[in-house]
Amino acid sequence: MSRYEPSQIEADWQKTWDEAGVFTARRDAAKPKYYVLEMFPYPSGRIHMGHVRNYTMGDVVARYKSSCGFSVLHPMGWDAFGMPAENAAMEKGGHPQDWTYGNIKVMKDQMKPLGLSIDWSREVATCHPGYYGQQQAMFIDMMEKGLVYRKAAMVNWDPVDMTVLANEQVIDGKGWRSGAAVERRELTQWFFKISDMAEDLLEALDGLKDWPEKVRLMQANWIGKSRGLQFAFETVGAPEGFDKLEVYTTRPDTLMGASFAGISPDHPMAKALAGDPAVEAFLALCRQGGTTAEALETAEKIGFDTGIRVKHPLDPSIELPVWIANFILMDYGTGAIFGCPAHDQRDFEFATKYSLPITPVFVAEGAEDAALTEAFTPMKSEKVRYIRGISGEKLMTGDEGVAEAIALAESRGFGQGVTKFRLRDWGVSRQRYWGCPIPVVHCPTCGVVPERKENLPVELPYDVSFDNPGNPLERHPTWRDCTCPKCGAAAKRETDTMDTFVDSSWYYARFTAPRATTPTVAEDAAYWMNVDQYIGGIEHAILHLLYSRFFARAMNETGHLPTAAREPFNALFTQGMVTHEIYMTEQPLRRDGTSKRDGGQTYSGLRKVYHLPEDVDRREDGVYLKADGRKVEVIPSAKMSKSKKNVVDPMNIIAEFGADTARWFVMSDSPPERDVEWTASGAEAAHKHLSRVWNLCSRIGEMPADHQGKEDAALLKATAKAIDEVTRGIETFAFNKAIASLYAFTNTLAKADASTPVMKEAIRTLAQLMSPMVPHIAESIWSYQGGAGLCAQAPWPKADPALLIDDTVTLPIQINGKRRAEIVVPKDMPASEIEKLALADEDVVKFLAGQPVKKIIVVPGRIINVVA
RNA sequence: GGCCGAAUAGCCCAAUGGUAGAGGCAGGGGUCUUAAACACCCUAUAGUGUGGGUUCGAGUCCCACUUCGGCCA
Repeated sequence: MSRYEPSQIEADWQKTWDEAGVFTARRDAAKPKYYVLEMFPYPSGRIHMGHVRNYTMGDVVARYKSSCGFSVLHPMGWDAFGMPAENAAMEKGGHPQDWTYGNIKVMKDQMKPLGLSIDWSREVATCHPGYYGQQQAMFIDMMEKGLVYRKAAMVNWDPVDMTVLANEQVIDGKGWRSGAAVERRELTQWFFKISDMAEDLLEALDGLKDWPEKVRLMQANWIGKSRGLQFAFETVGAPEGFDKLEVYTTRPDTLMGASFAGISPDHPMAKALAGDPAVEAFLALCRQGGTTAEALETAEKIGFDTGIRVKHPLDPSIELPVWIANFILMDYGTGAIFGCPAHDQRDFEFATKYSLPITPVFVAEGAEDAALTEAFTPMKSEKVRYIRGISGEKLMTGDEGVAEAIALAESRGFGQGVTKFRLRDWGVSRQRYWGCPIPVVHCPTCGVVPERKENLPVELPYDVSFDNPGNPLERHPTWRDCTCPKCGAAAKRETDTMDTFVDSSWYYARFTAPRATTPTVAEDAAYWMNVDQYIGGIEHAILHLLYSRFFARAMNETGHLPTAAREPFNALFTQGMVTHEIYMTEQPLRRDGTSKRDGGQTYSGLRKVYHLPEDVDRREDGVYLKADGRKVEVIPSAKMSKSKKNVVDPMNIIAEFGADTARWFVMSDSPPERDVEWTASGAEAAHKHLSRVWNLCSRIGEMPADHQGKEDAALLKATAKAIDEVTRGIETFAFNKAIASLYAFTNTLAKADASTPVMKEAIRTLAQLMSPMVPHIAESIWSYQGGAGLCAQAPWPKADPALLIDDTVTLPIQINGKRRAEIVVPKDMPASEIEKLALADEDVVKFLAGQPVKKIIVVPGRIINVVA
């Protein structure tokens, strides 16, 4: 066996696997199936270490399950629509489609050398008409089932570029290109009725036993079920048709602390008042700023007193002013609230600003009624003393207070208890080009009509220009022109495209039949679904996973997925990030020659300069720049990012050490759910280890066939132990522990004096156990040591249970909890015998020094504790 | 502010309530070498963030606190 040359063997084995079609997924009724999926990448341009870690984890599982006799589906695709492609087109010219397909080619070429066991014949790209056409078909099916609707909603409007902006394009309230202050504007948009399924999406979380608790919790909080009271204020002096004002509150127990009523600027009553120039001016002011919750939250709270009054439901003699307030959202609850400044921080700030009364309803247990400097907002589960409760003075929890208030409102008939969800319907309209066109037609006579399925896909036109802002689909000379699918008259296409989260909400289902002329094929979906193991980043814990869960349900209701697949991911694993140290120097800001007003001094600030890991040298006393030897400040590890330059290009690592080294490193040390720090020394260590295994394989290969060793039994035991530990490590996603066992087994094997056949058997087993992590070197060792067929297709080794149990055990003896002695006993010696032996032990007798033994605890196979 | 998670040797990390060390990095010593690098062999080091509690026995369970990270406001 020659030297370890990864570049040589890796390319060769990849070719061999390819030609043998080892990773092609096949429906096989005789085998159990296993579907392992990693979150598919956005084709940004190049792969990074995070991809390597994510896909290696999936690959370990896929290869392991395949060895265990499963028919494995392990596909890969591209989340290929989205704004970066359009931004690139606007900034550098070119076309989003060319940019995207170019990136896909580069990234695929970079992924191939990793040796992943991916069935590339199932590759999909969401920007391909073959994919998004089926998505359009499902959209139409969902329209028929009432899961899709249109309504007016707010968008970020750039008044200079005259275009809609995505939330990410609003930076500090300004348009990212024009720099103009962003306004909120109402536009009719498409929505998925995810709120209809809120209850189901929440309750089904309990069944997701193999999901991280953390993710289930985040989803539950996002769905945000709450019990509250909905009631109507009687209004005084309101415009025609507004004699009632419906409000919703989760704290009806604080009703006696109400000091005003507030309505959203988008509330119908606010709009009805807009004839008044003062109101109109205020509403215009509210429209400034973006639509994100964060933007609304951080914006200064402003209000306008309408002069309208409402009567307090519990005491009609009290009249409260009605204010229009910018912090009230139209799409939560009824768009109207009652303000209780004493127990809501936003209301408190608002009341302070506009000098409205602040009346506490309850105080902390044992506290007195005193003026507040901020809102008092204890947990609802906490007991408080009500001083102005609806039933007078009382000590009880907030939850009890709320229940009491709802009961009272219902018995008096002025309101009713209502369950509401924080989860709002999913707005999917995007006024952009590079997305899946919404397949509907606007007909002057028939209105909004879905496109006929035989006319799908509604393809994106290629000849568009990005010279002007806005949606190129609107400006295209002919694309919008069509005929009404219903009446045949001239009509116009919808120009909105779908949110890219739609594309990624069903790709897992498409992989089961990626070339079908329907979204899915019943038999394939029935065989392959669900995804048995889904792996991806925690950053998708909420939106992507929630939307996917919704979509699986919607696809079930439209007949595209079986009922068993309504919850599409059986097990979820969220992996940590790959991090790296940051290297920084500080340099004086360049002088620009101009002097400052204050005395002609030039600005003497420092500017931070970051350096790539390959541009620095690590010496004993620190880190220095290779170029000029200056000392570099080392900032603790953080997620690899281009702006901090703490990135290591996987391609460089593969070129230097090979893919197996990169794979081995990202799986070792840190538990997979935690971040792993990439270090140059760690990567070298991984490579050295693989070389050692290679050399060990050579040595064993050159052993004389008739060599007789003395440690055959011990090596057989060690082999069984390694099989057991590695198997359990992989099964439980403890890849770091599996790798630690492999290090230990390698060390044992290297030192073992065993007979040639036993040594050969051991190294073949080592190769197999390593193969999920480092498949190429494993394959080389397997073939060199005469393994049958391909290592990738060999059945997973089984440990002989008899070899896992030792004949004798060493039991430590504790006296009063401190370890004092140990004895060696046969493994099945009864406890009573062990007790006798322990008490007779020389050291024990010495330590007891004649004290009487009060109690003796024998934990079989573990420990003996003598209490004196 | 609320919720969740983490804290073990210089560093990354192991340890079903039962001998704190499996493994890796760095460090020290040695073999090989004219010498060094490589390779190989051997190896020191912590009592588990702090303070309480439960237990025969706590890194592990409970309570409080500190620091760091994540999510939500």
